[in-house]
Amino acid sequence: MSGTHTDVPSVPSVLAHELPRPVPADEFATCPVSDVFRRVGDKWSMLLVILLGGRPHRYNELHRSIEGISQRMLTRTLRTLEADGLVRREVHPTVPPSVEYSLTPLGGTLLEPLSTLADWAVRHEAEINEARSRLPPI
Amino acid sequence: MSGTHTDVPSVPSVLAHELPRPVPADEFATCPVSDVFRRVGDKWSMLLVILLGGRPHRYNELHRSIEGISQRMLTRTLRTLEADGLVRREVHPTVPPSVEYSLTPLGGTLLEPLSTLADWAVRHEAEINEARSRLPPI
DNA sequence: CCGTATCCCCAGAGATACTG
DNA sequence: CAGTATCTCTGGGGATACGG
Repeated sequence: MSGTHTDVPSVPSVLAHELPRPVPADEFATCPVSDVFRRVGDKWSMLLVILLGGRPHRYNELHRSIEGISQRMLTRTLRTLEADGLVRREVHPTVPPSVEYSLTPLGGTLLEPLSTLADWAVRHEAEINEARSRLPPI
Repeated sequence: MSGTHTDVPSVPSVLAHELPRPVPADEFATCPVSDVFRRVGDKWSMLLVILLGGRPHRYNELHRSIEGISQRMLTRTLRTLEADGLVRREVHPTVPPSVEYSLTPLGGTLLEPLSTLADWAVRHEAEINEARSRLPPI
């Protein structure tokens, strides 16, 4: 394996496990886990992955599908996903030009862990909202 | 069910599914899924959940365990997690005072989807780095 | 149709100092 | 020990206009 990373063991082991040393901020910054976590948290990336998981889309199709995204952020996010090998960009030299975006096989494998997390969110939405209503706002 | 949310269907259905209408930005903002996704992406929350998933910790213990976190962000993050019902804060009125933080049962259920995602990150780290090295930097 | 190029704003996050 | 209180800065992200 290459770099060190913050240990996120599978559930049984996480309960029996203790991190031995302080988690260094620098390692965490380049840790593949926190790297992916940050991407999951950014505003548009996972929404695009989900949309493209349904079927390939053209640029303006994505722009219309996601209300509120700017062209700047749509392009930037797609390029980042492409650079990470999650999204494929195909230019068809027609007139007018058409560009199709789709998930790569790697991108496709992300759908499953993503829906696991999304399932959790939906299943526990009520509990979270209840907790929020109990404690006074921060 | 309460609010609408961006559909993140389980894997088989995501491939057969198409979002019918533009995803409204406002709905997405209050969507439980994107809500959790944002928390996953924030800098310290999930690291704290993972640490507390191992065992309960006291405040300064967490502060020492996570190199680079400021007192301000440690407190703020813990309070947010507490407000969401993921973390429990117990004050023991000793001298000097001691405060223990632990995962709630709800917080514990988050460990599994979290490690699913972390597993994905570790497993595909090499592919991502390879993709990044192929494409010229953005 | 598919983007770049600029400018601008503000919330997330760090540094530092102080307190019950 | 376990926090507040300020100040500050950075970069994520929006608006707008223009270009191949």
